[in-house]
Amino acid sequence: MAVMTRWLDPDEQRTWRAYLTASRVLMDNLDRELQRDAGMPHAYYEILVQLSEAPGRQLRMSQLAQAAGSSRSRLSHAVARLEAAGWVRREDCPTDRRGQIALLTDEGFATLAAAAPGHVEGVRRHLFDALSPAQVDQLRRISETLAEHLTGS
Amino acid sequence: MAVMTRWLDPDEQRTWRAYLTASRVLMDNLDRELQRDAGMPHAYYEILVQLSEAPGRQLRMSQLAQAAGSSRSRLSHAVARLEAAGWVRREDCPTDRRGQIALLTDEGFATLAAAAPGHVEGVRRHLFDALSPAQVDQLRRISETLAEHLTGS
DNA sequence: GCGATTTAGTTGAACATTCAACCATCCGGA
DNA sequence: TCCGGATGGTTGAATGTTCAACTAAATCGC
Repeated sequence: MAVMTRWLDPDEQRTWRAYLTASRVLMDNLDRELQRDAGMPHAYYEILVQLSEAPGRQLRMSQLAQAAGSSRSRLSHAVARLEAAGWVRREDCPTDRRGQIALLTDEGFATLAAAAPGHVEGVRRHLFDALSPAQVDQLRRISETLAEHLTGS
Repeated sequence: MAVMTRWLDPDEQRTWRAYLTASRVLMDNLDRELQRDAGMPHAYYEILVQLSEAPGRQLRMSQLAQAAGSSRSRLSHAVARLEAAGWVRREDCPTDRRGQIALLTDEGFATLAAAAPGHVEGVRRHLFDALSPAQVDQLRRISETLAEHLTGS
């Protein structure tokens, strides 16, 4: 017997469309600003942030991929570029000869420190300034629920 | 005088991180499923959807770009591919000789009709199934507020 | 009418991402 | 100890996206 599609009801439709538009434009704006001000896309910024917060400003490639929400392949390519830019360096892992350690250089840290204020300002301006405190709270709960739902399954 | 950065407070930090994770994983999942089941990325699916809902299943390139939330350049490249796949056709605009009209072919419509149930099922499974009705309502309001804020400025 | 500006759309190059294939090393068990 | 699978990571090719430059046609101002 054919399984019937559970189509979206009008409310869900509206929600999904609005969500698509909002998230697309939000990320487009942040990406464009970051590219203009710091010379890197948001995904690369995320990599530098994760490294900067790790102990010793270094992480195994796999852990970094996990932390930055990137595939291993994508991270390999990205780190190759970041290394060429002088912002990241790679070292062999002493305990696992397959492993590579990515580590944030001083230059990379300085670049990140220079880019952060503008980026945070952008996040505030584009996102938080538009929402009430209650809405920020709702968005947090929704996002946490969703993140759990999506990564837990 | 130097302008102080308005850093994010801990609640905002948490919200922003959770949002980034949730929206990234959500879109990654939908994109992967659509690529696997329909042979196209989500952005291309959006283009076909917009065309399918337009009167006569056709739109001027600019209007289509606007509707699908795409840059004009991106749309040009995308439509070139969709045309090669036989899903879209281009025609000259009769009232403006600079203009081009993109129109959904029957084959394109059939492909979309075949892909839609699976995709909607994915949206439901990944997004709506995890949220309470109240949360769906909150997400709608937040997204609409945000979309207005971002496109209005 | 006519030059200046704006609008519509395309193009190619540089860059980013995905996918599958691949090599090397590690680990578990007979 | 050695075999088979799992893990860590990279690579190249195909595909998408961005950016700036470009052509052509419409529109504005006079």
